[in-house]
Amino acid sequence: MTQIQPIRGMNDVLPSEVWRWQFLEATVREVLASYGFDEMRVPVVEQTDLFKRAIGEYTDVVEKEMYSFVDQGGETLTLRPEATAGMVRAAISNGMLRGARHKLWCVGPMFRHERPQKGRFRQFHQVDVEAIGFAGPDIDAELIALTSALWQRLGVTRVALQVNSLGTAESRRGYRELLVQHFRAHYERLDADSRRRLEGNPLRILDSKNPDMQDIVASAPVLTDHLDPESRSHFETLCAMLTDLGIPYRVNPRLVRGLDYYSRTVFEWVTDALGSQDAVCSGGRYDGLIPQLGGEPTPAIGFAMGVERVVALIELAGSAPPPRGADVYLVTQGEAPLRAAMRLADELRRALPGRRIELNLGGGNFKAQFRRADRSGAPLALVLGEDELARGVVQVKPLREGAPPQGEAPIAAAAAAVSEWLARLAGPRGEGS
RNA sequence: GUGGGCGUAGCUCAGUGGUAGAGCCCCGGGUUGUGAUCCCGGCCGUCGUGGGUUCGAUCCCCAUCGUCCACCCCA
Repeated sequence: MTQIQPIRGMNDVLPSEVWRWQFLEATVREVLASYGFDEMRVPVVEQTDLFKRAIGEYTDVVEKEMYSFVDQGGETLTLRPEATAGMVRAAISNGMLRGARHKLWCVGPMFRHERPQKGRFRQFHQVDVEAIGFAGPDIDAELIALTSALWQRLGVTRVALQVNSLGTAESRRGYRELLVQHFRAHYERLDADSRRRLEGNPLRILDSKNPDMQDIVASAPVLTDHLDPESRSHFETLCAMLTDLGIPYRVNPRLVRGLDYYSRTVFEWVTDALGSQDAVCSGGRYDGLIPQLGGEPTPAIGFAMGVERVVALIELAGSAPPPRGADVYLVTQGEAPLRAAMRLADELRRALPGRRIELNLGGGNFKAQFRRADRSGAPLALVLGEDELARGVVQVKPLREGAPPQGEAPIAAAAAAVSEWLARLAGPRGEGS
């Protein structure tokens, strides 16, 4: 029988690493709540047209990276490649606009059919945050402040903030023409990628990593010099607020996002610790998107954070509190003691909420059971054999170094005894609860 | 989609043109009932898959799949 293969680029998160995810999720939940954001849950599948209209027909994501299929009813559906489109669709579908303001977030899997590499997967996870109904720039600043607070709480340090303004759709159109003129003048020196982009998305040429292109790129007109006056003052206010908040940033005039819906403020947190996939969290304002999806015109801004990438940074920093092992491990021998230990374990779990009580299952001699007890991380083992059962007691054996010698407690008073022992063992090191 | 590296035990990896090893893990013993150290023993392999060269291939060649990294793009 040949084994079933996992899907390329779709990873299992094993117990040995899932605790870092839990640390991230718990921290995110707490920080977002402290800024007044509410969680919302939306489907992982939407009509394909939603993404085409939101992200843009001619983006890489839509052109070649979507997991699309026709369902049994004949509808063309797509596994979401990003979250904003679905969140906005949900706001519209549920009549949440009407001039109201919403601060929303969600977390979950996204899907893009790309070639996997370091920090890039076909199923990956994002924390997605959206502020709908705010024209900014105050909300822009608060959103960025929120991300900055997140890094602090997560213990992530190797990240740097870049900001830029794309202006309005109209002002960008004018700039785009200037840019095309500039690159056409140097057409023979453009590389193949850049020539292709000249038609589709000339702004992306500014992002080129090709060293031969750097002087052409450097001499190109700069987006921030061609902003409309309103976008300019919006951006200046944002920058001033970031300075007020003490958040270091760099204006990167070449920061262009890959999705069509952005306008004005865009930002990106990048890291030098993750190889070539350096974007850890990025987003921007999308004032034009909602009417495009059939909602009434409503300004909005959002960002997405790559969970796998941030988890990698958390691992590097060693900032997640390691998982706690067992508190108590019950060792038994013989059927009657096992059955008594089962009842005792249940009683301990009831009496000591939050404690991790493990009963040795699957037999094994004492040596094996103590080995398992040791590896469970428990500071305390309880031993219940024929002997003890007959006398109505359990042996209480501390397992960690420097511990007091083994003792004994009546089964009937085991919960109180365990509680006391655990407190005593934790005491000198100031641990426990 | 393009390019390069790598596929040998559950894990980390040695190795040779004559069909394979170590450490860890797991199990048992040394202590008829006391772990983490130590000692002894045991379990574990279609050498990724298919084809070719050869008397003989895990090793050489081709293809294929998987994986990693990079390009592209992005979180």
